[in-house]
Amino acid sequence: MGNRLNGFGACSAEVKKACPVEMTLHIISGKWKGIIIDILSHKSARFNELKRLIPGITQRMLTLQLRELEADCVVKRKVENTVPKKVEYSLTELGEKLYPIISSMRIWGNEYMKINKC
Amino acid sequence: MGNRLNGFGACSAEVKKACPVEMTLHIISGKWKGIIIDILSHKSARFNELKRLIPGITQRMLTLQLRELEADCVVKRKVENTVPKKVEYSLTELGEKLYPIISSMRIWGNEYMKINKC
DNA sequence: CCGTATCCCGGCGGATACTG
DNA sequence: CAGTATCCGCCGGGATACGG
Repeated sequence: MGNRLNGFGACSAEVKKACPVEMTLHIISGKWKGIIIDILSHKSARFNELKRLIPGITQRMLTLQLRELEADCVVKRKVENTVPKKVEYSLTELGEKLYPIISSMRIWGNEYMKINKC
Repeated sequence: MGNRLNGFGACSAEVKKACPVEMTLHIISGKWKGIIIDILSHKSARFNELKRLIPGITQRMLTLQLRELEADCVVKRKVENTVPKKVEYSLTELGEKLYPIISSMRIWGNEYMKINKC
């Protein structure tokens, strides 16, 4: 999971990403991050719940992507120490503010797919 | 540059990107695409002009990213066959509609950088 | 001026097996 | 249930040199 102490708070984004656009892109462009944020923007969810809702993702990748989103202050993780334990994932306040972006990307993507030819 | 005839028009995005969000993310998340779109949304520009405006990019990468954006119907390329030749890059109509997204990503990125700690 | 052609490397992400 | 641990292949992207 790389170095969590890199001069940019506890977050994974490197210092050299000085451009806010690049920064945002970097944070949301993991392979499964879009759909994870999308799901969590509707409701918080547990690990296996996310796994069920995201067809094709492996446990490993789900963990990795969630850890990165967590390090980037987009997702928060709440552990309930029961047996078996429950882990609840949800968006942070900052993460929720990503929704308009995801939303406009959906709109653009739909239009793109409709046109489909240049 | 890969297969341009992949069942999705002449565009580079694969068929399996059925999700419009993933699609959009895929189209704009090349390393230099954000800044290229950003620049071209203000004014069209020639190849070397872009190269000057984007510190650190190589000719090879500039070409590659422009070609992909072109294949994805975001950028258009106009060749003037003078000697030496001039090539003018600009956004397509579809490409211009990306601007609000880039713009909101900049806003979010700025806020992210301001907070910086979770 | 506007590109290709090569070569090469790191790291993202897949498959699979194991654990508190 | 919610994760780690390994191993490994692919490809995005850098450096450099050459071409119309």
